Amino acid sequence: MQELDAVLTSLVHEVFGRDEAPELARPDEQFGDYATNVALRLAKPLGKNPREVADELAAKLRETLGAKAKDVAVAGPGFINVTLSDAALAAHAQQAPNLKPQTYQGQVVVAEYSDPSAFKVLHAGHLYTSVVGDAVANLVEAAGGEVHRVNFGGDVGLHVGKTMWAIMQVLGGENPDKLNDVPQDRHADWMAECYVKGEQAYGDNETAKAEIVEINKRVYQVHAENDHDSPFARIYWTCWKWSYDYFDAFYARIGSHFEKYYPESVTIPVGLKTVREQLAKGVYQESDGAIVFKGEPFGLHTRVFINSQGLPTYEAKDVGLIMMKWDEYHFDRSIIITDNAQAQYMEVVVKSVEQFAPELAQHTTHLTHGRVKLAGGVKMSSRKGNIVRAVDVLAAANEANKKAGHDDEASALSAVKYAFTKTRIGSDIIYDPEESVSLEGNSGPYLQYAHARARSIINKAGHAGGELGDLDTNERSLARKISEYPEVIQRAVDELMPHHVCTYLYELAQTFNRFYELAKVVGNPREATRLKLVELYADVLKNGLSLLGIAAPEKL
RNA sequence: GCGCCCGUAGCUCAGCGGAUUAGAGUACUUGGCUUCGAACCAAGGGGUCGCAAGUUCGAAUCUUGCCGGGCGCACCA
Repeated sequence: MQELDAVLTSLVHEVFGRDEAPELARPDEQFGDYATNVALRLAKPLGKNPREVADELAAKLRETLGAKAKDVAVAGPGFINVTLSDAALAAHAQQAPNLKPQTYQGQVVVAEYSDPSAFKVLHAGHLYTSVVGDAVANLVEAAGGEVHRVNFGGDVGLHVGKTMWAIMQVLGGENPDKLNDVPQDRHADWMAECYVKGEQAYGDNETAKAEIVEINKRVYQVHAENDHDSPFARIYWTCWKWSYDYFDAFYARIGSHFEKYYPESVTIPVGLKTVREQLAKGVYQESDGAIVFKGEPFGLHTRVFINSQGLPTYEAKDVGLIMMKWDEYHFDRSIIITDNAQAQYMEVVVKSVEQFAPELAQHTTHLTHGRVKLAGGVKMSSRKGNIVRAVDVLAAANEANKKAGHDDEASALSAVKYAFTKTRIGSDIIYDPEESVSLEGNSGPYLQYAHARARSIINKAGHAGGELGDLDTNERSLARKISEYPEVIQRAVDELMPHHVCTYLYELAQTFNRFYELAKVVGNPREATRLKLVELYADVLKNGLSLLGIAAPEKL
């Protein structure tokens, strides 16, 4: 709570002459609404007994807060527990659903995530990173940021060479017209199968490998020469289009919206130019015919940015991307979300950029997450490349949902989104389809149900709730929990960690259920107050879920 | 070998700029619907917070060292 925070800060300054930022915590309900341990922190530098410090501060706090506090108590080794008056708590709760952090107010933020490779299949990780990325972007947006959601991806590179090689095997050479034989609804799968063939050939067959390397170079040439007419280029661009159509369809399906794609082919010229310029200035260096950045002086490792054939690696493409994002948005913050396998790689890239454009590097945040594993394992098909595809995860969710008697993709998708966002970003997650669609326990569908149930009470009442005033014990518990919402969002924004929202929403629902269990709303002598609480509760649920990209229908 | 991340209840996870009694979900046991949507609620069992030291009045949380797992370390993305 901002007000309490400010009061405490100034009291600490006034009474003890120290500029200590007091931390306000939400303690166990029995201890009060807020707790702070400043006294314990202050005791040592002041050379005083923590209880004494706490007593002194508590007395001042009591005096300052006046009627706003019902109780200011010192407990344990020197905690100060504050219990707000009902009126103060009520006021706080009433503005909770719409109170938003201002952290990114007036700032331009570029959020880059998902990053699929053209000519390849979307796997489970793309689904995960898209869901998490959306949630992070939503948080920043809620905190006032002007968010631009962008998507990077490899439409050139060895993987394209592999797919193109296999495509031409299947077409019997450079026969773009034969692509017409591939049915529209098979485009994506057909290319995925080609990639697997190319990948296998690259590993097993020296001749094929040499051909793929050659094809890879030709793809770069197609871009360099802006070739759209040669048979080879026509195959490439047709399949390129198929890939991006496939991505668009997928994002539409999961409700992700990107402002733009940055295919690597467009970042390459900028990347090459930048790296070469900075090679001249000594940021990058030549080594064995390649152009590298030596990370060792910074405690990092060396990476190749332009290989000895003169082709840009992922590193140079990423440098180009960073420069382009800066040119186009002049961002205050650039957030890049990827698998954590890229953590150290990205450190090197950003460190290299920091050498010639420190402000870009300083305004870049790399958020990394783990991998998705399916609970109980999945049957993998080598024909499909030994990976769990994004559609496989959605299919598993849909299947589990059907088994539970709910046959609609929207609810299955909500289940997946919640399951993906409810754990802290960083570690691998284990996705259990059945648990995710379950209406019991900490799941997306459960919260949707909780919301619908609250709306149903509101509908039954047929009128709006009144203003909150005095509160009985259960009402107070619910109001207290509702009042936490802005603090939770603030924390989620500060840490860029959407799981805090999930944890909170579930706790809130539990608090509500206790409230709901103990006394009726409609027809209760305290109906006006209770109904208002139901409204606030439903609004918080709806707003919180929307941050996670999950809809809150009125009815299920 | 070096570097990064991770190890909390049977399982899945919160808690981690130290602090009031380590929490949820799930699974298991029990009780509660003629009552606003019981998809819920109440109660119970279940934890050497990987191990060991250190810092501290106080450590799941900070430091160091082990052990275990994941990932990364030059021309892939």
